[in-house]
Amino acid sequence: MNINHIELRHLRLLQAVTEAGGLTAAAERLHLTQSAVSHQLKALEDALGLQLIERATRPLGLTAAGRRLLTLAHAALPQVDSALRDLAKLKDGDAGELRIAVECHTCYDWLMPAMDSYRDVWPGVELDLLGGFQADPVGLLLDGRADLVITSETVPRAGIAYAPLFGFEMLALLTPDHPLAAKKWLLPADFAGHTLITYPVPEDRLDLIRRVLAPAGIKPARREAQLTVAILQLVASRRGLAALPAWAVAPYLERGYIAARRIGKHGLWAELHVAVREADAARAYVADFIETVKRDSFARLPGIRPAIIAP
Amino acid sequence: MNINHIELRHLRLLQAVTEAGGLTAAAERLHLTQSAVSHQLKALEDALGLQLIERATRPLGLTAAGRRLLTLAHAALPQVDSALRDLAKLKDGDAGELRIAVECHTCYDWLMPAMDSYRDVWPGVELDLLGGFQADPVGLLLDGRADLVITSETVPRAGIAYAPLFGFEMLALLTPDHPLAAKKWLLPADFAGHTLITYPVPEDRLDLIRRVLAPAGIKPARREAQLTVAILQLVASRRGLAALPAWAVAPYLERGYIAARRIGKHGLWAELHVAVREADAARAYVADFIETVKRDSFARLPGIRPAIIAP
DNA sequence: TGTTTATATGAATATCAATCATATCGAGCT
DNA sequence: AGCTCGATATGATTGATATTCATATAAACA
Repeated sequence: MNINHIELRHLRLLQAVTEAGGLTAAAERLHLTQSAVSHQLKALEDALGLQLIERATRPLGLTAAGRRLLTLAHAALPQVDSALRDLAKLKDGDAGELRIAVECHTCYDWLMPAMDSYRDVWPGVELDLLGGFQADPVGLLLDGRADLVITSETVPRAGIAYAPLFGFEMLALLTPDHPLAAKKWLLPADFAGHTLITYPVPEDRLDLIRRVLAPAGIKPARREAQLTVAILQLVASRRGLAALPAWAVAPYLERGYIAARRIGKHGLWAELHVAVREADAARAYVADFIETVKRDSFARLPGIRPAIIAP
Repeated sequence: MNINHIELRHLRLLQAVTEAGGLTAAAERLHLTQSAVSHQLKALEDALGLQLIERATRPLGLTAAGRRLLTLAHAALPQVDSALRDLAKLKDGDAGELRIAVECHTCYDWLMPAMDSYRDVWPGVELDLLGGFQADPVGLLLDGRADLVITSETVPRAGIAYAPLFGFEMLALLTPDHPLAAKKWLLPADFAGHTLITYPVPEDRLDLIRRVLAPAGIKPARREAQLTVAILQLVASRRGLAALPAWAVAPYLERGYIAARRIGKHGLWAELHVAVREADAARAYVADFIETVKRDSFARLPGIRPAIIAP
């Protein structure tokens, strides 16, 4: 490869590697194998005749050359994205309506800021957030009461297209002085005899119960709370255990009056997807909403990873 | 091809086509066949779902989409070229980056002029001064946030190389009519009962305290000031004593409203060293920076001597 | 010192870009 | 109209190279 054959792909690669903090993590983000990333990075370094990243240090650092190229990436890639958005607007028009239904309570945390940055770019699109609990949110798409649903399910349905957002870890919450806090991770049996504090949704919508406790035959008592802070409050005052997404609890962990533990050795991971009508999937303002949410989430939320399950 | 697979190649193509005024001419410029240009343009248009050039007209014109993409090309390609030029310089070794962290406040006095003369010789090297107090400046080297540190310590660390700059004398400052001014040199006990005016750094970074007062069990009250002139001001108005490098006070001694005395019979001597990553030590522009600073200092600073302690 | 996790690498494969050969198109001409 | 010429388009093939797979190697952890 020649120095003049630098491509946007290489800039995207370098950006992903530095943002993800490693080749393997970057590979996931780019939907490539680790090998591809390694090869491509090496090809780039060979072409330039310069090292771009310090292999020895951890967390992996950039060389002067790497920093220069990253500066270019930061300058050029947003320009490209902006141009592509303009082209998309030329193609499909720049106005529309997005009525959004959200299945998970904690999603509002990141959805609101994502919507804000989306509004900056697509001022002509009317955003509406549907409130209240929905038994069958994807059904709302089919009978035209919503245009976009954020859900953890991906059951195939005629006329519905799914796009993956990200995977996240559910953490068990307890007080720092709780007997279970001594363990590095919790097992299903650990939940027996404790009250489980949850949002007011049916059991089959709670990953902890559906995927961990129910299979182990454990049915803890439940207590419901509407708001995230209320759940945290109840846990802190020792009324029981809870399980929330890692990103939602991160800000509270620092204070130290609450602690989080993995659920199972490798953690309990869940995923979020976007569902839209197939007819809408190709619309520029819809596709870009999904992109915006994804980009925003990866930049903002700690401890998330690309979704694994194919949509 | 997907819309996200836009590459610089496509921007270069569009630019060539518009500048050359046709596909055939553009092909020549790009050292491609006319067929390749046609294929690539079509692939690009298909990916975007938009026409980019008006085929019918002659001389061939751009569509709105084409103009938007050409705008992007005009913005992005020069940035890329500029980055590539910088990288080429980095490669040849006549360019680089020196992010400099300085441990001692007074060092700025001589560092600035030294940097000025260095810049004349190495215009391709980007000089950056890291601001703020650093708890572990040499650590900045290891995690890649600095490239060169000016420090008084030389604790050996893996991957770090030290080079001596010079030794200098710390002088105690007082008013000419101060009772202690009668002495030729001051002893630790002389500081008892006086306020010590210092830069805002921890005690163990102050040679006077660490090497003279603390061993003698003397803990004077401290008062902090940010700037050298502020310290002198406070001394002159009899708020306490201070200790500064000889070179830093020399210009003020002449005025006569402040006096300086040795600390101990033979004076309190300290040394300054440069720390760099071993990997960087051999680079010409790094080695020459150290040489320049040294030469400049010996030429400019009164009362300094070569460093004695082996690095 | 084993065990896990991250990165590197050679060979095989898959993907995509460039070429060759040829078709199509449009403008100017008689 | 029919013809010609220069430019662009297109299908099939070749060539290049990005990606993967299967490992090896290296670093971190306990």
